[in-house]
Amino acid sequence: MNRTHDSKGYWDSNIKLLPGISIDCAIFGFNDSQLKILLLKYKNTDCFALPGGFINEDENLGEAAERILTERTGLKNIYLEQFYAFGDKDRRNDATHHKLMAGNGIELKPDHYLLNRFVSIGYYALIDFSKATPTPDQYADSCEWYDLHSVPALIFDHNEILQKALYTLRHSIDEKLAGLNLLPEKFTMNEFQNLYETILGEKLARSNFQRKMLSLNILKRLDKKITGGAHKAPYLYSFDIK
Amino acid sequence: MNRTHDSKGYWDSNIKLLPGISIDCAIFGFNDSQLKILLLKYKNTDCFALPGGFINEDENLGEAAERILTERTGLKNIYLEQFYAFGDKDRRNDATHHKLMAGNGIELKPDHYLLNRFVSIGYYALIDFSKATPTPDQYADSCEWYDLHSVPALIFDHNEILQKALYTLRHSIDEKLAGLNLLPEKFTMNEFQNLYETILGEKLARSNFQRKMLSLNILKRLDKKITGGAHKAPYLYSFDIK
DNA sequence: TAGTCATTGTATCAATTAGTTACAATACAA
DNA sequence: TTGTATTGTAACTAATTGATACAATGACTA
Repeated sequence: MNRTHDSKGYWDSNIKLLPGISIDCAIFGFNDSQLKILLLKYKNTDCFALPGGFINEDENLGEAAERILTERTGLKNIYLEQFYAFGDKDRRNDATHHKLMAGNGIELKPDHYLLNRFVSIGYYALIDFSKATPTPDQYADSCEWYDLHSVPALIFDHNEILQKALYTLRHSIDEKLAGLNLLPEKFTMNEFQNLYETILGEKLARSNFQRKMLSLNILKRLDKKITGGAHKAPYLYSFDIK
Repeated sequence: MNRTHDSKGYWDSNIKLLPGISIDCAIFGFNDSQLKILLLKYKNTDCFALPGGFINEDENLGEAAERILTERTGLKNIYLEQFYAFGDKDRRNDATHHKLMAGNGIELKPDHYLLNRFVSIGYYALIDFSKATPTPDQYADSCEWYDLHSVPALIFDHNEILQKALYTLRHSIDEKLAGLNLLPEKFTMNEFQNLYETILGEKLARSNFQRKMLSLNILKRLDKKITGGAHKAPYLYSFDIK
């Protein structure tokens, strides 16, 4: 299947899209004590946005979210979780749409599909940004990770969507068992703690973190780390979940 | 504003509805150790459903939810909370729609608005069912409370929507401070505990519940209850929240 | 090669929270 | 007046969390 739409005639093609419903994805990336968010920058504009798109007539919402993420960023097999529907009547505006498409050489007619009111369903995910290299689609000239502490102004209500996604991520970190796919096969307790601290945006007491995690019986302790950084070599752990 | 739509010509009128998006409300009712759910029964059918409806072009999602609840059940000023968007492509079916409308003497043409695919945004609320008397709209011949333990089969995916709403309600009981509008002005600790037990569907230890609630500093203790049930008269409490 | 020192694993103690049991006070029923 | 079920609270225990201490480690340096 094509990663991007075949031509600029896409919007007028006979692929049927659900009217008035869109999906926006907040993809968080973790690595090395950094938490980032994946943003598209639309071609020939200064407009940043969460990767989003529209739903085909013959796919479920969740399927659409996966496809949209792949089409717009190249990322595949990412587990997405729905978190909220954004439906304020003035959450989008025509001027921005014209700007976005003009940058791509497309002029929108007044009755264009895009210019209708849309309710957007938000999905989020958390992945290792060092293992995933996103690539922009035909509408964007970049698709890159941005530090959460320096997120640029986003189009429409995307900053609000991002904040709600971040809130949901932080409050579901335990039950979602962050780390399963974010840490290397074998990792140290320190790396594990870094992950938590980075997501939560706060320091945790080392001793208590270790005790807590070991008490959950989700970790298998391996042999000592041989390769030396400075100082005492820590144990390596891997996940051990029934 | 009219509580119900003016005529059967509504669907063809010039009131503009958002295409493909609906709202369904799971209204939980509490009183006297009972937890119920509000259901509509469509006229001249055996079809039960959560009260739901469609969104006007000029209203926000949340506003639409409020209006829809009022139009379909007569209930006003209910605080609604969004909880999930249901978007499986086959979640509805044409046969049921024809049955629902036939019961109201309406024949749906094949291209009717209702027969399109819809994504439904779920909202829930929890109120005192003894203080709220719902009334059916023109499409329903009853709008009544059903015990959660004996919910009939509902149309489409409404049973699934109800289950997800119940799950959300139970997991947000503490932060939502259940009881604010569910208990009388003055209430006993026992009544308060009953509320919790009924919502959670499990027994709680009396002593611990009392200690926990008093430690939250949200209750003001009043004088003794004079009117006697049997045995020791309990204190009365009221909420005291800054 | 011995000493330094930051990091790691774990123990300890205090503080908080939760679960269990007990009991005196109450107020109606008989 | 006595019996009894309920209520408010205390007492005790167990479990969880927070804070601090310390010995073990192992690369580094001097």
